[in-house]
Amino acid sequence: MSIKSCLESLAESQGAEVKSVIIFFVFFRATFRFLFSGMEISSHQFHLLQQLNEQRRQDLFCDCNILVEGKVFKAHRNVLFASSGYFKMLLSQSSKETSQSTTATFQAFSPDTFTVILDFVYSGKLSLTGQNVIEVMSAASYLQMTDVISVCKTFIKSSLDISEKEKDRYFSLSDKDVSSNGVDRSCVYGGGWRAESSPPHSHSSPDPGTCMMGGNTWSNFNYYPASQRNAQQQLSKHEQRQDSVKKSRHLGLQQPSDIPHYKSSKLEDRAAEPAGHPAPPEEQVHIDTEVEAPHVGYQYGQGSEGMPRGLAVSQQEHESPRPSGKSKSSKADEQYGNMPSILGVMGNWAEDDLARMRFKCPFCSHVVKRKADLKRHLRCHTGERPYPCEACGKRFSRLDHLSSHFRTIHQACKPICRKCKRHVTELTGQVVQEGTRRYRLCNECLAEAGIDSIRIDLEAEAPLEFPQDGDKDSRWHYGEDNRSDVEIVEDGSTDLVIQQVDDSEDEADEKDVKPNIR
DNA sequence: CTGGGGAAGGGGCCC
DNA sequence: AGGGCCCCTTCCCCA
Repeated sequence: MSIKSCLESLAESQGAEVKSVIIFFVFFRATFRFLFSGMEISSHQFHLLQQLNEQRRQDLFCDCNILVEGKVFKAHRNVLFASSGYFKMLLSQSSKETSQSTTATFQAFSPDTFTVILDFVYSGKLSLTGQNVIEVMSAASYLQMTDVISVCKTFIKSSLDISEKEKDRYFSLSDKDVSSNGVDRSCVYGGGWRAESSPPHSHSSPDPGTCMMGGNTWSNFNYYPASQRNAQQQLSKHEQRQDSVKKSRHLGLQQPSDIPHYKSSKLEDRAAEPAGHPAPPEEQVHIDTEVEAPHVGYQYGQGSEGMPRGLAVSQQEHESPRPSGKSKSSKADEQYGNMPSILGVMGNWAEDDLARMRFKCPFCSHVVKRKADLKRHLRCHTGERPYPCEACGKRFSRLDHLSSHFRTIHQACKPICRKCKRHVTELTGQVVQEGTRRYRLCNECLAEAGIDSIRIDLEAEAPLEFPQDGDKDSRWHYGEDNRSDVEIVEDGSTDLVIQQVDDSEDEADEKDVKPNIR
């Protein structure tokens, strides 16, 4: 928040007496700038905000009480007005009605979250952690603080990026230096002060080249691991990838590490144009690298001390390539575990209003009834795909999509001949396996294709199986002892026709049985 | 160019 | 709250 915008907001929200002070200030500021030939004392803005923050701490001149889940926060209307579109709307109404102190009540977020928000308002520093980022973003969305939202989005994206990057590293490198690259994921995003005279970033008027602290820019932001790409690189890489993804769509060639970026454009697109709240370009968001003391609830696993959240998750996967339990789905849980309800309650809303309230997506205008649905919906923005198909490597955002994919592609559940589309039974048709793909062909089409000559005993070539409950992370076992609940219904050991191919050569496979496979 | 079909993906909702 | 099912839309490929 710049002094200029702050003063403008003050003038807007307060009466003539404040205006006179502002006029004096503006005059003083202009004179000062004149005397120093355009120079500006950059620390003044900082000191002014510091003073306001000090006043807040000492409960001096606080004229607004914010009640969050029973905890009372004191603040200055002027500051809130200037910082939040929500408070702007609220206070502009209440200020007309009364000059007494205003009280606002929230149940939309926790006191801890509001502390982060309020600290940002009064200091320009946003203390984000992997644990609080979603809730802070939701709160900022509710309070219409778009610059906070965009920083949160950046934080989440970088979180996912690091996670995926480290996953790549796991598959390609030894994990010996994973922890050495780690840095504390909790950090402070500063929307602070810069020496130049251009006004700092404001929620109502995003200003390119602002929101900076410590002189660190996004591009040289050393908060990332050295391998971390910046937002621009992601975008261009994503654009390059689009074609390859399209080409490989039916070939099962998508690589796990690619998938999150596949959807990232959606996030960027939407982030670039939230309705009524233009977000600043990500490359213009400058992030402070100073690291605060560890935040509550932000803990790293053993051996991953000081490691980013995503790294910590990856590290766990490293230690246990087939982790039991829910590590993959719990990754999403960790990401969204703190999802607040968006049931913002303001003042005297009626009970039936509350009943009609829904969970609103902070990225788009989509509203859902259930928190779980919002959690699921958010993955389409973040691009997170925690459910990999271990048969072909394709990743999915939802388990049911993965199941559907597996049944369709890797099991031959449909009793329909892939070639002639006729209904086939165990007697009239057979299952053909081609790489990791399975489908059915009727006996006639089999004869035409001439691939029934390659009969392989199922005892030697066990079918792909969907994992059982309780072992969700070790999906896709190739013929292990226990059959899963999802049986390949008609996979009699005598009627499975398998074309023996190397799974890694799906592309070549396409040519082999081209009439049936796209 | 167009229509059909397969696969993916998103939302609603039930269990 | 998560899993799973159903329905729908979109995208892509092919005839």
